[in-house]
Amino acid sequence: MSNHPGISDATKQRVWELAKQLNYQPNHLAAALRKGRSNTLGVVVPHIDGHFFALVVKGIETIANRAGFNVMICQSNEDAAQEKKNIETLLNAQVDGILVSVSLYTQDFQHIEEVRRRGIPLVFFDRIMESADVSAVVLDDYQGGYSAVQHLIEQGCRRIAHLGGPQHLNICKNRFQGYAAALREHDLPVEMCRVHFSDLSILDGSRGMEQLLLQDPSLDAVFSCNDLASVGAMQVLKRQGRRVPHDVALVGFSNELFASLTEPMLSSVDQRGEEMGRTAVHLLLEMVAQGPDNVAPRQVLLQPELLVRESSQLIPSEQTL
Amino acid sequence: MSNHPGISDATKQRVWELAKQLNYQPNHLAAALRKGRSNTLGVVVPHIDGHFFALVVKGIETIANRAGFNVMICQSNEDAAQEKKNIETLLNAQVDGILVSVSLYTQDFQHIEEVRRRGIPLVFFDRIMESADVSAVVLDDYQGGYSAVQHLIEQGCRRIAHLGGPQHLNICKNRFQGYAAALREHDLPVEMCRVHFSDLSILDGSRGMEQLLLQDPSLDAVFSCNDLASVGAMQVLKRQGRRVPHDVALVGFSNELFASLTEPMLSSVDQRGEEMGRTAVHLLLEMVAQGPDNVAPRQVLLQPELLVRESSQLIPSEQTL
DNA sequence: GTGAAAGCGCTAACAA
DNA sequence: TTGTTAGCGCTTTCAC
Repeated sequence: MSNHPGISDATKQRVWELAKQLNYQPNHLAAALRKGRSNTLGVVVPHIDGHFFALVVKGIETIANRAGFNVMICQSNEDAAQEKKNIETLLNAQVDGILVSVSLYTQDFQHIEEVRRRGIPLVFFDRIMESADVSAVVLDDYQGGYSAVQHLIEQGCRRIAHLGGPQHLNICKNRFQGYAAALREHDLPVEMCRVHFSDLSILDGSRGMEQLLLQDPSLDAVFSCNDLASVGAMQVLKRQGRRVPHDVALVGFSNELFASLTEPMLSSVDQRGEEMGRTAVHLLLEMVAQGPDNVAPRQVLLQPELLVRESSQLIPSEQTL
Repeated sequence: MSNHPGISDATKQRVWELAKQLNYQPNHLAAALRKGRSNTLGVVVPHIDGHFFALVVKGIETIANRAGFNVMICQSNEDAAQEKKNIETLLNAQVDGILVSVSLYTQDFQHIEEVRRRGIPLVFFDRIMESADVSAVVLDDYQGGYSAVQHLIEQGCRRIAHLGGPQHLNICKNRFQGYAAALREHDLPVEMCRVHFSDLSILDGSRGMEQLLLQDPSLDAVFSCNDLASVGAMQVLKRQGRRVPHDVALVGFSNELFASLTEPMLSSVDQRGEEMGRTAVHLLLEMVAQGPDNVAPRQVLLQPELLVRESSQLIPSEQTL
């Protein structure tokens, strides 16, 4: 028995000593079986390359370990079928709760329903299943898009294009809507010839940029739904001899590590990865402790941070002056 | 009982149906307890941002899952104390085997000894504890350093500097030795004024570059132990008005994602991350299956691949012609 | 304050 | 081929 009130200190001492002597190693598996909980949390992410999800995972691990929970991480590799398998794996491992960020292509949510049917606590983060009764931690992507575009307008840009992602994904949809709202707010038209949707790889970014330039050669800025596509766009702009930011200003999203390594350095919206991870675990642990049905589903909205770098700096900032 | 030879198909069928009807969910925890194995593998990596370790983890997950094993990933964040904690966590979770890549600062290996004392199969990858009797999968870092420098020599460089990492780490030591060997092989002197050791962050790279230029303003190439430091070096070179590669050629190590995003694009040595992960799991699973004492420790050496990009291309390659 | 016993859900061994 | 049983190592309960 480890540390129970109502046991004399003398006996405790004796037990401790004997344990050390026999080199006793507690079997947590047996404890887990008996108590009906494994003290393990499962995480499903689209991938862990890229700065953002790595940060989220770091935040998750920190808090979970501190609370005495282990973490099992699975990557869906942006594949819906793999994501389903991951969920099964985690259920098999008898995890006490699951954190999910869905893949680009997840449209069917049966595997998610299965989790809830079994009564396993579940919290979404970043890329969520949009439904009233789930717990989730997300960035205010709408606000992120809005402030990025507002910033571009303040820099004097007027014909602002958008490289967008799959619109069934909450994050891409909201960023696009933030973009549109900012334009409207400043009495600028939202022209669909200035919007291009893709899966946002580097290649998608360059192709998208080429197409946008064909459709409107006069555009003076691009707000991209992620940094990868921004880089592709930047390459095309340079190739065509357009200066960034003077001819075309550029703002990305995610604040990847390489954003400060491009030339010019890429402005981007930071997604608060570590904080998102920490918050999501807190929500989940609460559900684990209280039982999933005793906690009302909650949505937490994190505020993004626009990081202005060279790719969108047209007017010297006050700080620089 | 699930799928045992020596049971009539009819009974199997009946059992299956009843199981479905009662919505039976096997408890793998109980099975693990009974069988004395958890079907879980533990992994300790320094971090998972950065392309290399993300690839390794991906390789590990793929093979492990295919073999019916779960994977628990822990990050040491390059901290020896955290690494020790990670190992304890994994032992507590009753993992069947452990994969480790040690942190930059790990000098004391007691936690590793504890693992072996308990008879838990253990395989190192990339950054290893150098000792005859452990299993490990590593890159041929010596060869990587050698071919990078040979390539620079072939491009006409003669005063080649080195940005090196902590020499107690096998990878850094071997890359440096490969560098030195290539120079010697071509009758070029190994001058310590052209070598700078650090922890290889971007900042370390820039500071190191500044110092190297002070010590020998005539140097015409740099081989860096990683890509991060290369980028720092590149920034300094540009700031000082030296053209890359014409004045100073540059080769990094790791083939990070951003290597093809810098300007000029950074030549780098690829570390075969995914293959390393896959190989390491194979070794580990073998030990798990046979028992750790029934398998002789084995070291696997993977061959690196030099990727020549703009930062070191002085003579047009045949392909380009 | 302490010891004994039951049982978490499964598998392996053995009896029928 | 099938049914029964013991026990993995722990926690919880209850009697002492």
